[in-house]
Amino acid sequence: MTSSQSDQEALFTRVILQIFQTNGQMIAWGDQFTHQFGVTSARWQMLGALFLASAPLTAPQIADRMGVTRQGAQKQLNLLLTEGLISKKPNPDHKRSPFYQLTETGDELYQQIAAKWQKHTESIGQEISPDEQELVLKVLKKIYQLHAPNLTNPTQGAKS
Amino acid sequence: MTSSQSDQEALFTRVILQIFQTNGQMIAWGDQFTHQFGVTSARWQMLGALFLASAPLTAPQIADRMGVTRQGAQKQLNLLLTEGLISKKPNPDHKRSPFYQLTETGDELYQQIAAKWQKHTESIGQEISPDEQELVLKVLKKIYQLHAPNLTNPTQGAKS
DNA sequence: GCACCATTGACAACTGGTTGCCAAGTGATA
DNA sequence: TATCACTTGGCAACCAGTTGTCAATGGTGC
Repeated sequence: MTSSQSDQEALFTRVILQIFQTNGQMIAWGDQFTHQFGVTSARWQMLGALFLASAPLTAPQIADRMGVTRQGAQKQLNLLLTEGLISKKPNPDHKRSPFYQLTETGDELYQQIAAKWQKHTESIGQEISPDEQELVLKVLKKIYQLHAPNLTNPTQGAKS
Repeated sequence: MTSSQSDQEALFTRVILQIFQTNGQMIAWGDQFTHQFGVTSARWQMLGALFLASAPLTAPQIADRMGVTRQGAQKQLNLLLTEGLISKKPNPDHKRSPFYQLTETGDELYQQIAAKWQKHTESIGQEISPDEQELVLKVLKKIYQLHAPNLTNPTQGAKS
């Protein structure tokens, strides 16, 4: 054990700080990327959630998919409504909680953005191999799970 | 080339979304982790920047190191001042821009947090290998660089 | 049918970040 | 020395998210 645990400490710390930095960079990049389409990163993600859904969704459902609170999702939904990119549709099962769906305008806009985004991802694919991407995905998921609030920390010895 | 580029697209998209998710998780975890010490994640990072600096720093210097704007850093610094965790020190070279340094209280607090953080990183080191961490670090840095605003996109042919 | 509890939307307050603007301090230069 | 550009702090406004509270809706059990 020549490599001490304090090396590990510095390494993992650097990984976390790099996640913060890259996250911030991607949000900034996304804001600029979507600016030409007249939306923000947050609205783009929201449109994506609706586009990819096979059926119209309620606000809490969208919030769940995006990993934000229902209030946070609602805020963006209300803004997208006023911008005419999405529309409400009555929910027969819940008078207070309508479905939301893309309007024709919203659908066209999202597809425009998606086309340009795909071009970008193709260029990234030439810089970072699928194997590397898969590994990053796996490790990030593990970090995520190791810090999930409802999970008993396995290192504290509470393995039942 | 059986694996088409649309596979790449989905893969990189998933990587980005996973960065967002893990980033959010780590901030939430950090807020809870630091709560017992009476600070937030943001203040903890700020204390760390001051602790690791060999000399006292001015607000813009701290902002640079943390990758935030000087106004953002200033906001936290002013709060840490009122909490007595840091103190101003006159800057002979700049009347308006004092140095900031940890108070004794701030230093003790940071070291307490650091000790507990190190325990945590050691436990993480048993779950994720150094090789994996190094690779994640490398790929995240690459993603960061590929989205740097001032950098000409290398995939557009500007490989010098 | 009514009481109770969970879900939902609206609203307010807060955190942590941003940008923009203004005034004061600093330094270079004509 | 006077001016001009840059840096810096302070303030306001904003974005995107959070929590908390309240009222209305929906479902369940008695």
